[in-house]
Amino acid sequence: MSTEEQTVSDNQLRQVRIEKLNTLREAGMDPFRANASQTHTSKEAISLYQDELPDEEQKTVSVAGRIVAFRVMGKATFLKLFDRDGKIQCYVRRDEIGEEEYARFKKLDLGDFIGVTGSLFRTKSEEITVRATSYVLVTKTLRPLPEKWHGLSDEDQIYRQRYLDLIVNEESRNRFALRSKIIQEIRKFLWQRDFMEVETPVLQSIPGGASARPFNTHMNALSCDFTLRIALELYLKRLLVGGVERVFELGRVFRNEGVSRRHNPEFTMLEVYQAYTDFRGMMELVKSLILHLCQEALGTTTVLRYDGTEIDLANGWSERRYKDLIIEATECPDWFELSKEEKLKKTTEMGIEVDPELEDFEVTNNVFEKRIEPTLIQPTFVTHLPRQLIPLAKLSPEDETTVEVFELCINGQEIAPAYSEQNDPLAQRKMFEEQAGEEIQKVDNDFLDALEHGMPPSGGMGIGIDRLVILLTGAANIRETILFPPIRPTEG
RNA sequence: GGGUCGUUAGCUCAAUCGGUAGAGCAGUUGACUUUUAAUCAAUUGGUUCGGGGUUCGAGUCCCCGACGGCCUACCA
Repeated sequence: MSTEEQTVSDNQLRQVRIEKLNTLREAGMDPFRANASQTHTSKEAISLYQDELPDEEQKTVSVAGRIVAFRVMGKATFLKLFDRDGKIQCYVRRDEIGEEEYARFKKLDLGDFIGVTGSLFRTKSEEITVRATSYVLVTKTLRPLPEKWHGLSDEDQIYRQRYLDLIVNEESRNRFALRSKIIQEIRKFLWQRDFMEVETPVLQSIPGGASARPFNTHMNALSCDFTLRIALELYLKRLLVGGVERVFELGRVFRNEGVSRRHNPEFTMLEVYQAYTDFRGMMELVKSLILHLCQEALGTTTVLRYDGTEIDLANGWSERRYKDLIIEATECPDWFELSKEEKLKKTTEMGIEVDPELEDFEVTNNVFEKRIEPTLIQPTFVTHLPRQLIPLAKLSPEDETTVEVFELCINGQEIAPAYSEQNDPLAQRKMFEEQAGEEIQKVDNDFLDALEHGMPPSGGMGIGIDRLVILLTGAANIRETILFPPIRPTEG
């Protein structure tokens, strides 16, 4: 037992509870029982109450949970139990459970887990309550709960001790329940459309499908270095080659880059690939998917941003070309005829800082990321992006400087990119080699070999699940959607 | 990485110009058999994030460090 790091006061609170625990043991009781009876959850129990029946004929239930409120009023006590469905009030009277039991009962602490058996009734103030005929201590707690009214607000502690946040902050609890529901409904939606869910390697020797710095690790058995995957794309496309015509993976990817309100080094990605369709097919798919989530998980098609702005996910959709957006934002109709130097001059005039070493198309993309993306609050498909930005997509037949892709932007951030996937192995190889020339990046020859065996024409799409959850839950921050975000370890 | 703000009791927060570290909740003791942040009375609890400095005197001023928030940078 390590007590040395705790303060004196903390130890006192803890010591009192340890003494209570010892007293129970001496009386022959187990303060950490192996099981408890829970015939109904709080919500189920409350729904069983029947207004037309007198108290004597109401149902008997056994509920179990953590004590989150405890009001002793002499010979009777009201308490609130907290379980997975919510809270339920219980009423315990000395004359109903016995004098000796009641004396022990009064020594319970906030935070302890108990089971209560009794029948339902409605109190004077109309709250449906379990009138205890018996109770049992299930698990004794040694540490106090955070303050009952203000809860827990220290952000550091919320992340380090998320369990406390979940106990006392209902908003947080609901957000994670909704995240779970969203993921469940994504699977349902894709299963209904005959997609197969797969799992591909997290440990990869050549991280591909995106351009990001990877995390490095080492595999002893093969005695070689691996990286954690930065995208799912290249393995899922191998499956298209293998005849899996509809495939998706929902999994964690890792990028060894900055942390911000919108970025977390490990995040959850959905990638979907469908043969015999293109990016237009993906447009229909992603729109239907988001509407499905609205209906099945949210129960509404309008969501509120943390700042109160309304987003209309049913009727707000539009489609814009990348070039048109750039020309509008720069108020410069001949933007794409300008030299790089002229573009740099313009961006400086617009107050956008751009590294002059960047390529021409990157300067333009800075305008997109800094001046356009943040303004795309309502769902917008941005199409016809420059080919250099996306090496894994097919060229647009009508304008070969652009590719057949969209980036779906909602809430001022990119939610889902989708492509008509490049399946010309020679064009793909050329693109990779050009890239590898510029950056220190290895060409995934194994993937190119696969393409040479033939990949059917396909549409592919990716969704950053964490950002989708930010959108649908109105969270202010990506960390509000991640149960245990990375934090610096405390010393010792 | 840079800028900036912050760290006081288990939790939420005060503390005037540099002058005795406080409140509410939780805990402890007592009263109370329909309470709702129960109420009433009494009471315990502090390395003021750590280290150094200035000063008769530092939670408060200065320096260094740790941790965190926000902004920013990096990031297909």
